Amino acid sequence: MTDTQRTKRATIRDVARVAGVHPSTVSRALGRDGQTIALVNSDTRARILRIAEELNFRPDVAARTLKTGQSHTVGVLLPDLTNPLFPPIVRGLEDRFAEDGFVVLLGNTDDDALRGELVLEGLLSRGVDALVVATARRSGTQFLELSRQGMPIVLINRVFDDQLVPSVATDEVAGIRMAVQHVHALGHRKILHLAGPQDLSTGKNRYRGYLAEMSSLGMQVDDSMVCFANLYSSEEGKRCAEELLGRSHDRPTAIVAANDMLAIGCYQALDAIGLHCPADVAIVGFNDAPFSDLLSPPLTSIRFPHYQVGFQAAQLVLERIANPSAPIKVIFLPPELVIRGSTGLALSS
Amino acid sequence: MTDTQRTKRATIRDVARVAGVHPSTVSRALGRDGQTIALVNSDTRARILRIAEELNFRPDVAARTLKTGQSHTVGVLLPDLTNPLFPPIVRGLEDRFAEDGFVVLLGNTDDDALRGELVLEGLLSRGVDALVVATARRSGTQFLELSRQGMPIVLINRVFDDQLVPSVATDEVAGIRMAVQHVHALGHRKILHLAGPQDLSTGKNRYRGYLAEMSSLGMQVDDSMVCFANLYSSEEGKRCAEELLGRSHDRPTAIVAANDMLAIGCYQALDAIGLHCPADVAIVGFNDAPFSDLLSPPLTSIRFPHYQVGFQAAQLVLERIANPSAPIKVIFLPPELVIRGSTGLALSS
DNA sequence: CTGTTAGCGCGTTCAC
DNA sequence: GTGAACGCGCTAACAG
Repeated sequence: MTDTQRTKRATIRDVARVAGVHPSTVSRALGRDGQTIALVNSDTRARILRIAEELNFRPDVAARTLKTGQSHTVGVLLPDLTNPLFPPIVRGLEDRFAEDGFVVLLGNTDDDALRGELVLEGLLSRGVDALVVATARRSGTQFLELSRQGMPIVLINRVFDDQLVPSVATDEVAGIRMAVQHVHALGHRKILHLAGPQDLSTGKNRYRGYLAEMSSLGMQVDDSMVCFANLYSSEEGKRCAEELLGRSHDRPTAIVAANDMLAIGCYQALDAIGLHCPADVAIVGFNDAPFSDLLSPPLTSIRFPHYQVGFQAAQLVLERIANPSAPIKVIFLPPELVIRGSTGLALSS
Repeated sequence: MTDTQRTKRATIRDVARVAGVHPSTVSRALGRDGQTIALVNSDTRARILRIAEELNFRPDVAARTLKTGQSHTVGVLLPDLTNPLFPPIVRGLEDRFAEDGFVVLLGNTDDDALRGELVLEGLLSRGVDALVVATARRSGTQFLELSRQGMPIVLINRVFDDQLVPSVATDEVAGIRMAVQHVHALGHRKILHLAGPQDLSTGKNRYRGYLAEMSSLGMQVDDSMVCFANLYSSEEGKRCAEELLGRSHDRPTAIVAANDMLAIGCYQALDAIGLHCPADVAIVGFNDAPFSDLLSPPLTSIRFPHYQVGFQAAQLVLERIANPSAPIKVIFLPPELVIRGSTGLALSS
């Protein structure tokens, strides 16, 4: 008994004793408010609520979970919270979930299979009521299995090839098309693409979007007009931009990068050979990172409603918890073109 | 009974039945591994572990929590996950906690009293074993009360004035002193401070650090050498920098800003009047935001080990859970000076 | 070393 | 409308 006495919170029984009623009456009085009109006399109900308040009573979620099988907790799997993409998404998730009294359990997987497995175990044994999955590289078979067993799962920014799963994603293709369209409207005709890693879905989608929009605009694309970065880094961006700029004799007038970091690499490459943006080459980034408007020139970029992605994903989760057999929804959120100095000039030619 | 059947996980009793032993034996076999040498026969233990594995058994944390009073869950209160300061801290917390099988429950308060209260309630009713508090503006009396009731609490980047509480903070004063010392060593003698909001502890501490280091270096400071921003924004930075640059007839050679955003404002102010950094004025930022090395010139700044702050805070929490009466620790983590182009030149004079 | 018993706090029967 | 009893899954106490 040397155990340190933790805060003794009032239990449902303490309330019952003070109110002079049976514990189960208290339980009913506190049960989901708008439920049925009167499971309990409204006078005694009022008294119970008052006493509960006075005693600072809080239902024990663990006990409730054990009894009902609902933890009011949702697991969120993501590669790395430190990736600036995720904090707004998580905020959106939390805000929506909070409205319904749900809470988020975060798991960082680092895109590591072993760690992912461990984290998933941890979430599962905590009895999460649903899963939000934003990890990119995993095969997903385990999630399909869980889903089949009745666990509501919502995907973020990914889809399974072989099965329809509820998901919320940004419309990357639409985004890159807006970018290409934008510079095209400014008069640019030699529009190159600094593509991202093709083993990432983002890199692949944005590349496809570039091809699609160029084709829609009736413009030819050949291999010399695209360079593939192996990473989303400014160094890789610089390397690729230098390659693009050095390849052909007629210089590009615009480069659409698959990512803001790559766009920064373009800035550096232009700098290195004495060219200027936007006077010589217009640059468009992708993601609208927080620093995009701080660059010189400020970077035109494609902004995604990340907070909304989280919010909508939470919405989907709640819907599926409420009605597991509801039709599966796949939501694509449209991006927004943010025009800044890096595409500041209309071409005179 | 139309209720959707959730994944029926194997219970400790299922394992017991298959293994032909009593449930409590299974419980013991699965109990903290390195505990005592042999609470259970190692053969049967091995068999139980094997069967548990086969049955895909996961302990039900809710049940364990109900029984033991320990949820293996820690609540983390912060103003806004979207503030880039926090993701690395949260990562640090999660990584350390994960080592001991603890999990983090996040609560965003938005520095709003009401919301903070609600979030705290939510965490408490989920039976968090401890609290990590990184909210800035709240009075803290409720936390002191909780602490008095035996709830382990660790503060991040703040201290209570009136009572000693375990905490982990960055040494802001040391940081700003390094900044001042750095430009002083480069030969600068007219060193100004673009201070942050003085109603924030960060702004106050950094201002104090500036004064302290200037004094240590034997340099006079008068009011014209400091301008106080009302916000940490580049606009405010620009406004203050313009004021500083316009005030006296002998121009400053260096400005130490209380924050990277303010430093960016300095860039813009210099730009506007045709001066150059670092040739005309050296600039030092504070925080080493992710974009600092992307600016032109790249910004010299003070980097804080945010991840370590989280990691150490988790460490402190675990220590206090293990031994609540252990002496209170207050940890200050030292910053690091990151030298870049914005202070690239030694002064010739 | 292992089986037995009891109960953590709550919600849900089923009687009255 | 309310009281009584039971059990969710697990672990701590006590036997044997």
